[in-house]
Amino acid sequence: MESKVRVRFAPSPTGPLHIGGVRTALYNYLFARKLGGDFLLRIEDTDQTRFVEGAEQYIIESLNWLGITFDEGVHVGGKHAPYRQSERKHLYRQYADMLIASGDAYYAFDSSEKLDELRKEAEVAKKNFQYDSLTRNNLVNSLTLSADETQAKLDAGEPYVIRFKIPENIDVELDDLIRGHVCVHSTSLDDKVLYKSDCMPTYHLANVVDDYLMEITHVIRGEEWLPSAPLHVLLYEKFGWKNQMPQFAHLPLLLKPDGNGKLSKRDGDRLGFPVFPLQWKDPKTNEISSGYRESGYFPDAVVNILALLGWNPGNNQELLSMDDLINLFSLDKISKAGAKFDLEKSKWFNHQYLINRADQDLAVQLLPLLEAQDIHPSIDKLAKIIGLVKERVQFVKELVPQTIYFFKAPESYNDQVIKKRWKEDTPMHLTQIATIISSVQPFDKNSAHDKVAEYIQSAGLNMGQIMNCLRLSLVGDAMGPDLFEIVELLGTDEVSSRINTSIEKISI
RNA sequence: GGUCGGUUCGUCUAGGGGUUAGGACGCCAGGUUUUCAUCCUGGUAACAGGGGUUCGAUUCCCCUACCGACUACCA
Repeated sequence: MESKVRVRFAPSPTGPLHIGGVRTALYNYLFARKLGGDFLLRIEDTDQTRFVEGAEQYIIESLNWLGITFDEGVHVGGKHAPYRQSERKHLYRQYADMLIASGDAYYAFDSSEKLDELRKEAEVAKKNFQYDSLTRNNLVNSLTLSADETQAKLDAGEPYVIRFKIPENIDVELDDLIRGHVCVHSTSLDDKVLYKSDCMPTYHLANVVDDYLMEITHVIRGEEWLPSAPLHVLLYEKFGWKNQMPQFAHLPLLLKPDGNGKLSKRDGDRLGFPVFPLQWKDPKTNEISSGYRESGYFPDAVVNILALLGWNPGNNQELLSMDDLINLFSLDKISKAGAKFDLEKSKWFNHQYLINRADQDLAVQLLPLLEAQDIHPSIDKLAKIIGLVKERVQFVKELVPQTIYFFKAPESYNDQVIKKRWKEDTPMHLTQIATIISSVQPFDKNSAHDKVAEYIQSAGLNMGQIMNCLRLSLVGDAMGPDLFEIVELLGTDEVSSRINTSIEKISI
């Protein structure tokens, strides 16, 4: 029987998760849900020097906001707990020792300073220093030292690392679910550190060990890991886990929209759009980076946008709910080339999600923004107004200027419109129209419209001319929904009052 | 520099030995609307270059160019 699919998202808590990481999490999630598998959240905090306070919580909150849920993980527990690598520290040493015992790893005593020096020298000579089969024989390690010498150093408490001994002269092959067959010759690989002098594993050891112990079947991660994938394949082999080795899928990168390189956390707000799901305040510098949530994006819109950056459903459908995505997801529809984020299109997506949201929901979100301006409408009335105007905005916050004139008379009038439409006899006609509107009892927007139109015609006026002036009086600008909808919501008294005010204030 | 990966409209992408190379966003034009927005119609715009293979290449192969990732006791 084919074993159950198990995938993981394994971020480092070194800061806020950026949208590239979010997309990796999303693809893992979709893959797991599609195949009825398990999805795990594992925190890879083996580098104590890069630990950032609050980052783990941020990651969990972000994914939670987006509706990406886990079956096991640091925040929900599970049969493979703990899910934080720092809490699994005691597990890793025995695996490093296994490799030493089999001759596939060795102790290395060279100081970081010494290695840096060698790297610099190589750089000057326009070469690349690598700790590998060529250089390890000239360095201080258990391969060049006698067993007694090595033991003496160990006993004396000298700092050391454990390095993987890359086999010489072989082809390392892997079949990536996205890239296809990839082959690397082992001489281009270096003897990576597996176990650090601070008694913590490096990514390579911890990742492979944990994926094995947690019975991970598919490793879906960013393309930046492709170069170290051969090392991981070798590790599975040397541990004797070849048959349990997960399948790899290396995702294309998310690129900076303005040119070169992969999108990074450092890009912050430089590009005019958030790179983080949630706003992030750096605990050290107090610097604030904007987030999609705070910028007014809907979580399902963000999921939709990200899902389509590097994947397509196989048809022309672009508006996809999480359920749609789960249904349609498959790894073979993932593209190989990196994708640039498109700000304009992401706004369009948000607009689509906004107009499909219920007016009541939008009213609840808009209410606090209006209350901040001392406007306190009922949710029902607000919802009705939103129904009239929502298709003209992309974000909830943009609804403020689109709805505020229903509650507050304009304080200024658009000069351009005045110049274009306001004539000497306009005040007289508007006064007449105010009277006509008031005379419609009980008020009915259709008959009000008919009567006003009748007046305009009989006075020999141009419809657009005078209606725009009326709009200017009521709204302050040449925008907004049907004028008689506005009149109905304002009430005839308010309409008369606004007309009078505009006549007083506008002079030509 | 080395290793690996990539390259279809400005952007996200579909396609794949014979297509008018399709869609979406954006942009432009027209229509609708008393205005703005929406909406509708139309338009703009792409197979990186050179060699093969083939009757035929954007599609397969090779080379070049360009882009990117990696090259830490970071992940």
